[in-house]
Amino acid sequence: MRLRARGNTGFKNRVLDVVAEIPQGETRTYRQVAELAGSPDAYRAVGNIMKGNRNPNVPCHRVVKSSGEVGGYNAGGPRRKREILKSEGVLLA
DNA sequence: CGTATGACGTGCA
DNA sequence: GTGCACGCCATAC
Repeated sequence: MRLRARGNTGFKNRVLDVVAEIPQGETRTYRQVAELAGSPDAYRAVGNIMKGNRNPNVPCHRVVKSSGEVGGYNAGGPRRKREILKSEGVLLA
């Protein structure tokens, strides 16, 4: 895996895969996820995908903004996301 | 096929 | 430190 070069619509699938590989206790910025997914400038699409994504295998709550903010969350609101991160042992800004 | 939307990022006032 | 505006990519309708 990991072949699909840019241009393939597999971006979404890639983002989910990358996020699913994020170790517990660690956080990645939308920028990093987009870059690992193959499009360092598609952080916009990343957030959009996470929003529409509902996969429990994808710890989207581990994806935060580059500013250090947790960003947003769909299942419970940003407040819930922050709580989860704290529960994982993540030091929030 | 074209338009609208977005869980972002950066810059400037 | 805060607020507003623009730009970027991909998805969904």
